[in-house]
Amino acid sequence: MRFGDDDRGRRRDSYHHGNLREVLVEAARALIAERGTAGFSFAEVARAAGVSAAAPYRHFRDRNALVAEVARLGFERFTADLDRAWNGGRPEPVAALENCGRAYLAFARRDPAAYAAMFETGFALEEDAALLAASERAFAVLRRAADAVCALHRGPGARPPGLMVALHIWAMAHGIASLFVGRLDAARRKLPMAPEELLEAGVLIYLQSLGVAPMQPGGTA
Amino acid sequence: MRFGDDDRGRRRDSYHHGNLREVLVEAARALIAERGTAGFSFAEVARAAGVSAAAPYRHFRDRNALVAEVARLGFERFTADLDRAWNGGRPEPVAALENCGRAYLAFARRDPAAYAAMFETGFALEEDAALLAASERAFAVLRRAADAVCALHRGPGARPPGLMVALHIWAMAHGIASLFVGRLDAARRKLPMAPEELLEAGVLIYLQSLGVAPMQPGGTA
DNA sequence: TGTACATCAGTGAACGCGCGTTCACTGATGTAC
DNA sequence: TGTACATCAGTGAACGCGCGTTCACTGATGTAC
Repeated sequence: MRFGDDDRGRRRDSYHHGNLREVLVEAARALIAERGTAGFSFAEVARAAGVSAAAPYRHFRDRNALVAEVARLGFERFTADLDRAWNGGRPEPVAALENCGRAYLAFARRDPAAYAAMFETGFALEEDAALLAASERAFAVLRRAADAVCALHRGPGARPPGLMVALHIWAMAHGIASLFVGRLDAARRKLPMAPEELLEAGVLIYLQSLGVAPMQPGGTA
Repeated sequence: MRFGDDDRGRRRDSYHHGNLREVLVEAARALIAERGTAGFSFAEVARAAGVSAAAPYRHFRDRNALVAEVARLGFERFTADLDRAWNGGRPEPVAALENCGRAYLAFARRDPAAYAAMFETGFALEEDAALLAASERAFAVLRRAADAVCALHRGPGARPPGLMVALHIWAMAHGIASLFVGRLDAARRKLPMAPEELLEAGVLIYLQSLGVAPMQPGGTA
């Protein structure tokens, strides 16, 4: 590695790095993807960023704070993905909710490092207000979707509570993601069908029982 | 700590430990419960077991092998718990399946260290035949239960496939356990109801849609 | 536009520490006869 | 029952290493005037 280049060969154009914070987060993501949330040291992240071992202290209190930042940024992107998938419930709430399910699994697949940082580290959400808020924004998307879907309720029985429905769907999505879409594909359990199909089927079966089903053009199913 | 005693104050009655292997596994469980699957060193386990740092090498190749053993033993107990809860489907399959759900969450609550070792470590199940087999035995209990419940199917439509039902229920149970019954209760997300109730409701809603419901004495629901 | 100065974000050397691992060893146990 | 011997499961000293963290420092940048 030439002095003045970082680990990706980009020129470090000055003594000051300019965007070291972002580079550190990125390096941490790569290391988490490779070895898990606990599989590397603070010094190693610095090395990967092409910077001295002392430099990260200017940006993060310790390794944990760095991982928490990976998680926080993960929640931001996650929220955006879910929101885009939900798309205001268009064209139709149940279909849009299924899109959220696909987005959920897609996120776990595309960014397993962030997913692990968000859900598989032991640290308490409560201790990091920004992280907690970010995770709540993500859940809020699901909650809103569940409410809209519940509003489709027809037939006998009371309208199902949106919070409960959101929690059930979140749990199923998270269960499938963490059992079958893990960090290394090869390291995960075998499935007779794609995780996406499994989740879609599960959600449909569940919603059907609540008296909610996809609206057909001109029908209440 | 007196020489000759281990960390629990039990007398080491000879130069040879006698059951060091078990003691190491137990110490690892305690450390995992306290700090997570990655939060301690091999040397620390030895110290906790009251033994020199070299001693564990007589029993485990490395730290990973020790954690894998915690997981394997966890699966054994988990399987036994699920089997006891299922109780051959008595008195009634749906109720017995709900008991399995409660047993699932109870396990995660009572033995969070084993649960973390079983489900939250990155290592590949495929690399450890004994561990893989143990995890398959656990799933087999759920699979058997799902098959029995599916056999209750009445009404229109085809009988639901047992494998799919088992996977859905496993995913929901695992999702709820890992989101809401985590390692430290205080460190987990708030819930408006007990995880057990949430899971029970979810499973009932799901099964209802499949044309399966608890058999009443003398009725088909 | 030029200069002085405060602030920021890096460096690199230094430290003590605990870890993983190896090794020759030794005390205890089990077995053959 | 007693003795010799092989095997087993520990010890503890040693090693090199990388880590976390601190520190005085320095080069670059931004701002006041």
